[in-house]
Amino acid sequence: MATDSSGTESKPPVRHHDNYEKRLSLILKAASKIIARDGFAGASVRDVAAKGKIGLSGIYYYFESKDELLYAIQRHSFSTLVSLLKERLETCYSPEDKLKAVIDNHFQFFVKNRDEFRVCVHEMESLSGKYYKTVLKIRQEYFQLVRGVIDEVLRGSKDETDLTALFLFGSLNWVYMWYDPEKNYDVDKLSSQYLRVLLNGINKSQEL
Amino acid sequence: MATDSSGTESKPPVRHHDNYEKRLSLILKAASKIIARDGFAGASVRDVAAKGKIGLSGIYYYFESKDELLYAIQRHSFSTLVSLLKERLETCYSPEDKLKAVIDNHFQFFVKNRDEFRVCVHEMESLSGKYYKTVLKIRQEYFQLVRGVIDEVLRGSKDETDLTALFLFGSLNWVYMWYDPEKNYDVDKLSSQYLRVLLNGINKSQEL
DNA sequence: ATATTATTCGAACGAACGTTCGATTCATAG
DNA sequence: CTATGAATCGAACGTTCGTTCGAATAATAT
Repeated sequence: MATDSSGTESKPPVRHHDNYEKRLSLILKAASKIIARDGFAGASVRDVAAKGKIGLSGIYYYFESKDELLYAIQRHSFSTLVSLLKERLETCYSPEDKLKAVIDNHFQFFVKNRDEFRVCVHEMESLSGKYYKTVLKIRQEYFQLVRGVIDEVLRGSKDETDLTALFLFGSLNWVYMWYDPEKNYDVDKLSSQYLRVLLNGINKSQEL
Repeated sequence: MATDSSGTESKPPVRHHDNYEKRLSLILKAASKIIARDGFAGASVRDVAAKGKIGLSGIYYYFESKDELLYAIQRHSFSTLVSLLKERLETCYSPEDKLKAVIDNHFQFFVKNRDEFRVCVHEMESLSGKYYKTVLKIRQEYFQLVRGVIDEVLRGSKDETDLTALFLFGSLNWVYMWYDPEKNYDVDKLSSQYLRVLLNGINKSQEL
């Protein structure tokens, strides 16, 4: 990750032009859109290039392969998700508040980054090798974070905490299959309702 | 779908050999395995053919295209899921019993048809046109069936019922991402626990 | 046994894919 | 202004893809 660490060979330092970063994130945005629409295997680098207003071979100046493109999207998105959650959790005290922060954070990230979210959830297993392992680590960090919060609320057995966490992730991640931005859901209301169901079950949902 | 209905041209009646059906379902089984592993876009007809112990072109004697292969898997699986649920619901009386039947049925179908389940959930949007519409109808029938049951339990607003149904589907469908057959979960226990969480929430899960 | 037709196969097609490469353009440093 | 290297491009490579087709095989009916 370091731009210039000593290897066996001294590499010439790379001085990027001013809009290198903008181009890069433009390509990432385009790739997210295309991959979200066609799936990773179904998406073509040519389509990504077209959407990103760059030539086909231009992509390979910024990324060494199609795989690295997916890797970059997932790594960046998951890292952001973890960072945002950590920040939020610091200002929470009760276990229930933390759980609400988890749900809020997840939903909000989804709403603000629909394509990236979809690519992260739907293409979890499209990577392999080094790329897969690196992303898996971040995903696991996120899972453990959420698992810890659930454990605080639940204080049950390990198995129960695990299962509850998996149920939670299921509901949260499934959202991209039915959420319609046209209908303009209130995200706060969405996560509040979900928190209530999770805490009190649907039998009590009439109250309040 | 009819083998011999009057069209503009009279078609010669097709008399299949004895193991036509067995071959067909063997190919479907093979296709489910390959598509579950590689995704629909990533799966090659050649791999399906190899897994199904048939030549590449042999596939096209049974199916007219790769799309129809996916269509056949989804149509058959969703139809089965709906039929099984309908059967079960007939022997249930209380709303809670019905809800348990829904969850049980879904989990059990998953455990007994892992590849097909995955293909149904993960490749929902890989079809288009006529194929997509037909499968969508069955899916919607299933959704309405489940929605009705939830409504009986919940007796809340339309929005609340819809959201709860979507949460439910999320958790249920996500299972293929974490279920490990080696660990030999007790499916009954799984669905019981899920029913309890759904009904009473995690705050009460200590009891019982 | 022979005719019929359901079934299988090998070989090939054009299209689309990911990736590479040398030339070219552009921005920046001196 | 000139030189340097970052950035872009067009064209092509070799592979793999879904699908087709005519010939070969296997099963059934007469």
